[in-house]
Formats: sequence, structure tokens, C-alpha cells
Amino acid sequence: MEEIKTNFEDITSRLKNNNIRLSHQRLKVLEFLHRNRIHPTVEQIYHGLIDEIPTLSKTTIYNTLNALTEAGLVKILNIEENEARYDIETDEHGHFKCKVCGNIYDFKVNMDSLEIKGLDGFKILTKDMYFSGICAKCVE
Amino acid sequence: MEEIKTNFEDITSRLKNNNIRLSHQRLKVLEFLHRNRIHPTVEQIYHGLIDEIPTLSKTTIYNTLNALTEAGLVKILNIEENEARYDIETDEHGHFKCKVCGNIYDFKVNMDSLEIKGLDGFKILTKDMYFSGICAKCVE
DNA sequence: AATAAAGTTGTAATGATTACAAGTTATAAA
DNA sequence: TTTATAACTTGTAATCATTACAACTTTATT
Ligand SMILES: [Mn+2]
Ligand SMILES: [Mn+2]
Ligand SMILES: [Zn+2]
Ligand SMILES: [Zn+2]
Repeated sequence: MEEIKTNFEDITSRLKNNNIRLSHQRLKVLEFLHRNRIHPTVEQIYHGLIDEIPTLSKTTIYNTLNALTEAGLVKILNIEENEARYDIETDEHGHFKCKVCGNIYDFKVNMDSLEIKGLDGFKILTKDMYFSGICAKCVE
Repeated sequence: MEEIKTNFEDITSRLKNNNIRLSHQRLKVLEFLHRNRIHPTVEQIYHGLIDEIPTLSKTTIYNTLNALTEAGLVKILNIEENEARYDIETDEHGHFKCKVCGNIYDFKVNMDSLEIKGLDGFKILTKDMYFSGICAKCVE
């Protein structure tokens, strides 16, 4: 809640630039993403909010997430084969999926440190890094 | 064709280890992947082979690709949101998707050069790197 | 040749996402 | 404050990649 208030002007101004209104449903989706740093699926967001907003539709969640993504407030993760996940943290970082517990972890990465060859003349706009394996808890 | 013959013993032995027979259809799928280094979709493989094998079924292509993936001969790319792509090159390398022409390019990457923080105690098994932007041809 | 295991194929089912249309809400002008 | 308009929400239907399944065919082994 604090964080949302802190960045509130930032969020609203960015939304206004894209002609996007901060509706009740959208605010709740944003809040959910802020409070649940688990890179949730649409299904998880839906079940997390349906008690608070009994009329909520999954279509609204999809619309919201697409709008927020276009506004640059949310990032879509395609780390799963069949289902998208959503990240409120838009700063550059990597993702690790544990094959055992299924959790998706963030990790810090210095992209500039990466030695690559074969992209001379290419204009790189996005960099996504998906690791998988076994997390520290599940390794034990 | 040369490459397939060159690695033939390697392929067959790896398949035998997994109790996978190298059927006519599977050989053709492998050949297609060797000759068309475009990280094709199932749809592209299907259309590329249907004239040669008029009875070919998409289910067979899915089965084949899943079997080859389990045997370690093929890698699945989840660089697209909605459709999987398949790569005959299993050595570690990165992928770049051009937003203009849609082509997917390989690039060399030294994963060991990457500075990461936050995965202490994690057992990393796979590393995927997906870039997007505009390729050199489309930049002009 | 007989048997069993593996492979192929067509069809149906699954499931995430999008399309669409009707009704609702918020914004801004009058 | 009313009014007009654009944006938003919602339920339902459509789309489309992938998988499940069952019948049939091929291959390997005895
Ligand atoms: Mn993240
Ligand atoms: Mn590749
Ligand atoms: Zn784990
Ligand atoms: Zn291009």
C-alpha cells in the first residue's frame, strides 16, 4: 500500500499518457501485483480478487494487464509453456523457475557484462533471461 | 544430408538409449530441422513435409518433437507468446526475434561471463536468453 | 510366422487467450 | 447540473495450439 501511494503520481501520469483510466478493478490488480511478488497468473489474480470484487471478470484482468503492459507498468513473462505470468517489477532482472516447487525467483543480472557475438547492427530492445533448475530450498 | 550422416551414429545411439525408433517420419522431421535453420513451428514443419509424406499427421510431429526433445536432440523455444519453436542446435546460444520480419536469429553468448546475484545455493540446469528488437536487415 | 512393443493417424478434448456486443461508468463540455 | 462521448466491465462465444485417446500399422524379436 505504501509503495502504491509513493508511486501514485507516477502511475497515474503514465496511465494518462496512454489514455488509460485507473479504474477500481485496475487499481486492485495493481495492488495485488504489488503485494504478491510471485509473478502470478491470470488465474491467481482472479482468485485473489474475486472475494473483494464478486463481479470481476477474467476478461477484465486480461484487458487490464494488457493495458498496463502497454503503459510499461507491467511486464509479461513467458517462462511457462502454456500460461503467461505478470511482473510488477519492470527493471531489468532475470527469472529462475524451480522445477520442484514451481516458484519463480528474481535474480539480479548485469546485462552489460554479457559477452555476445552475432548481433552486430541489430537494435536490441528487450532482453529476457529465463533459467530453470532447483531452488535453494528444494535442493536440501 | 551430410550432417545427418555424420552424426548418424550419435543420433541413433541416443535414440536407442531412450527406446525411440528412428521412423521414416522422424527422420524427415530431423532432416527438415537440419535443412531449415529457422526455428520452425509445428505448422511450418507440417507444410514443409506434407507433399513428401501425404499421410503425415500433426500429432506425429508433436510426438516426434517431444520424443526428440526428451532424447536431447531438439530444444523447444518459448520465444513466441502463443506457439512453440524447435531448434536442432542444442549447444548453448541465445535467440533474437526481430519485431519487423519475425525471423529468429541465433547469437553466440558466453553464459559464464554473466554477472548474476541472488541464486546462491540454486542448482541451475537450463539457461535461456531471448532478445527482441530489429534485425540488421530491417534496421536499414 | 507369431507376438509384443512402438509408431502413426484422425478425431475429440483441453485450456489459455481474444473477439465481440451490450450495458455501465467516468470525463468534460455546455 | 445535465448531456454527450469515450472508456471500461462483463458474459459468452470463438480461436487456436497442444494433448488425450483409440484404432490401426509397422517394426523388432522369438
Ligand atoms: Mn520478476
Ligand atoms: Mn537457435
Ligand atoms: Zn523449489
Ligand atoms: Zn528483421
